[in-house]
Amino acid sequence: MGTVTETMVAADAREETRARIEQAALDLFTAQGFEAVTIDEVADAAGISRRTFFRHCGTKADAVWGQFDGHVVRLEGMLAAAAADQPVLASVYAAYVEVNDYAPADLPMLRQRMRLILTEPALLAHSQVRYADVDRVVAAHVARRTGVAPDALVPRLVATSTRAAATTAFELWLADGRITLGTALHQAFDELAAGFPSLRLPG
Amino acid sequence: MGTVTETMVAADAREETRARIEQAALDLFTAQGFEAVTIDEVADAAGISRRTFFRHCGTKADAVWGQFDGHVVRLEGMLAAAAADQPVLASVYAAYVEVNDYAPADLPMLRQRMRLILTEPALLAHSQVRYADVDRVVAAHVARRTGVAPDALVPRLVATSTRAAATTAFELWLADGRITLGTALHQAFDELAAGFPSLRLPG
DNA sequence: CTTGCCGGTGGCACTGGGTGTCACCTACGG
DNA sequence: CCGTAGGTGACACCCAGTGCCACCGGCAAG
Repeated sequence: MGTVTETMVAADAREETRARIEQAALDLFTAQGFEAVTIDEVADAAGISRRTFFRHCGTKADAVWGQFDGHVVRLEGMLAAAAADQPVLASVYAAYVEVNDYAPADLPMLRQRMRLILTEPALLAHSQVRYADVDRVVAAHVARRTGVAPDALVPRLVATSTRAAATTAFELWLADGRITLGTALHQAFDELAAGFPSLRLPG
Repeated sequence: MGTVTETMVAADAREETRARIEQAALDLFTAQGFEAVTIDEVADAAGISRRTFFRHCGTKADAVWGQFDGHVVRLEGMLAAAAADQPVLASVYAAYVEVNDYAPADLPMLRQRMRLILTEPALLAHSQVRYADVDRVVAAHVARRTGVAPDALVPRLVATSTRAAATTAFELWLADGRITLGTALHQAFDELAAGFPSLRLPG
């Protein structure tokens, strides 16, 4: 089915196949749960063989994460291009906002992805591996700006805690439904950068 | 071999077997890498069957994590017992320090465990699942203190970023060798609580 | 038109983690 | 002496992931 006859370079066809696999996987995982769906079922739904699934996605989890590598690369580019006189935390915040500035049409699929990632234990576990790449990029940026080693305390801490802020913003956005992703990121980074001012209010 | 003939309640014997399995696993993983060692090899080294390994440890990763559940429970207890007039961040910091106050004799094994957890991708991934429990406990504490819902922004953010600070401290302690775990935790929490003051210095 | 290369594909066998089931054995109370 | 309960080992099974090979399509060179 779906013999894509349009003029299409190999890379495009490959991308299209991968997108079809990912969509089939997302739908099945959302409907039945990540663990309950086998690769054979995803492959069947996508109209390909089990072996081809692995060639395109590499891992069951990768079918959900999709092109996350691209996000990391873009994040790296934004940090490298940040104005030199901008405060470090502000540049990290701006990069996170920009890399997560999705078109409205992409939001439903993003919700689907993130709900799975934050809900399914196996995917949550896999996230740590992906986030490690993000942390390396951010830590390198902070290290460059502050003139210390990338594996020193402050670069590492800034990287992990800003990423914590970003994922917390995602959780909030996912759970609430009314709040914007940008708003959630703004609130989270404000709290973090100011040392949690709301904890100092009379509680 | 090793017929443990001493008077020993069932629970104690079970604990002793589990400790033997964990030690064998840690040694093999350290020597050859986590992925390169099969469960059969661990089971052989521990003098038990493959099936028994799973009955005691549940998962390959659990053999490395050991009794982490106990840490979470103790952390929860410390947070519940924290003085009511203590600032929230201070109580979280104190709980993290206390729960990680290991006896000097336990430090080598802790190093072995943490090096594996922070180095091996599969174990790093698994850590996210364990940390989720920690985050729930800390977020509940913050929520109780501030009078907001546990899934609101500030409790979640405090939980994830303090945990980020703790793991960063662990990384520092592991990499340096001279710095104390307590010192690393102190530095990380200081930076976090003050909103990263060292970033405001002329860089 | 034929030949040879090449990328995507499917099939197959294999490894390895994890689970369910059953039989056995051993310790313990009646 | 018997019955039970918990730990154990052996076996069969499922599923993710990998390596290998054979096939088929297009495409360029001869």
